[in-house]
Amino acid sequence: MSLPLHERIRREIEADILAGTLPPGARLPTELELMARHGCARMTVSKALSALATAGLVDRRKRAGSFVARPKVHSMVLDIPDLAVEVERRGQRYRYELLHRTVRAADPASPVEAALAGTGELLRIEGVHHADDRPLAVEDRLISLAAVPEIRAVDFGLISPGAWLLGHVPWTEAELRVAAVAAEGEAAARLDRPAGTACLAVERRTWRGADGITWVRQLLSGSDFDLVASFGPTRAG
Amino acid sequence: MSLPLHERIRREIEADILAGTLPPGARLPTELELMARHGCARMTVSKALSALATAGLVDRRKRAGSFVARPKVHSMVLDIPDLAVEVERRGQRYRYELLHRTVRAADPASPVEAALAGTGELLRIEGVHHADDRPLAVEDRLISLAAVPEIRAVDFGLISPGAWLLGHVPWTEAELRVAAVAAEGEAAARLDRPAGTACLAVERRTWRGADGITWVRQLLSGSDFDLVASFGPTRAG
DNA sequence: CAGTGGTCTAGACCACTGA
DNA sequence: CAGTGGTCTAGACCACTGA
Repeated sequence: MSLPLHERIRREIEADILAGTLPPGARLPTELELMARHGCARMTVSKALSALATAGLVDRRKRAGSFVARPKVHSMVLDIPDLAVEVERRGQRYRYELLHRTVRAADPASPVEAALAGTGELLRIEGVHHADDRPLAVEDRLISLAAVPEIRAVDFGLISPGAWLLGHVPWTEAELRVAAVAAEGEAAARLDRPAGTACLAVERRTWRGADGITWVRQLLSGSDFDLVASFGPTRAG
Repeated sequence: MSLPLHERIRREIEADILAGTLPPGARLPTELELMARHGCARMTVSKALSALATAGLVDRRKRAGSFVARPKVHSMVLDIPDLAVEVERRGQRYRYELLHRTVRAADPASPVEAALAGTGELLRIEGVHHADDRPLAVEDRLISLAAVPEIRAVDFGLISPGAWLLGHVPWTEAELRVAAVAAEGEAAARLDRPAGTACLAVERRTWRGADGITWVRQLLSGSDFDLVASFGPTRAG
């Protein structure tokens, strides 16, 4: 244990948040309680909590206390639109059409599935995003049921899997892969576009700590869509 | 002045870095000097410097001092490949072909140009990126000469504008826009692809503080390319 | 080996805000 | 109005490392 004390305290709390022991909205111990627990000065616990606040994992409010932040850890860094929000911002009506929904074990021969869920169970969801009943994107998604067990009960006739996950599961790491492809066959038909139409293929993986949450591949119809990302240094304070 | 003292100190140093008064590699005042200058305790200046280090603007080394970081502010957040690096990683030979190079005043009627350079001068550079003499991407770039005057003297037969900027100019904010388009006409011909080929159109703007540095639009040939971005929370310490 | 940053203490006063 | 976090002080000891 050559790690500084403030860093050990920070990691202990972070681990509880990522494990879900401290769920979004939960109140953390006060600085006074953490001082007593670790037998240290207030500046030391303050440094640990401030680092968590800077990283976006914790909200600190005077008189009220420190709380686990609601899932929006990523919002300062990445602004890939939730399709529903984006469609409604254009004044169109959004609808998610569920095509298939299956639960099965992860295939150990598939690198994607093994990395996501090991040998655990997967929820696979296929669907189409519509704007004013015009198809905008086809989506193929895998979700690790070990990481998100409560998703079994969700009705995806009412909300898309992406929107549900965004509101319920905090993520800490993500990888995004974007390419241009020509829509072919079934995908082109589902998008109601001629074969050969230039589409954006977006592949995204999301983790909470070391645990995979979801893998998703979307094919976005033609040049209907821009993906926009903004980047800047993290501001302290 | 209701800002905390540590935050005022942080901003003062950040402003000097962004203005270029403190160029990359320059040594900052020591904590002792900053204490004397601001008449405060060491913890206060330490907080300001630590925040700058966490944001990636400053490197701190024991015994040596604190230094303005070399331009790599963004590397933790965004990994959009420098095309030259990416091509060489595949074991191919990279070449940048300069097509046009002109200097002119920014057009106030163009929102892009006005936002980049106000009424100042622009360097416009058009070129093609090649891998093993096969065209990979066409690029159209604008650079604000007020922000980067030393670029007038650079020979882009030897290095691409993007690689030069990456090595010489630190940026703090960036916006990236990605869409799928079908290559047509001149662009398709320069990429040596049939019209209608699905391509990635990448548009990117970069700032240093409030000053625009560059705007660039690249058309990446077919599915030769993935763009990959990784995201995670900033770690303190 | 001396100067620098890294960490930590044991206090203090204050600003804010929800019970 | 009392509890919480925000800031700041004036020290201390230590680890590291380049002159």
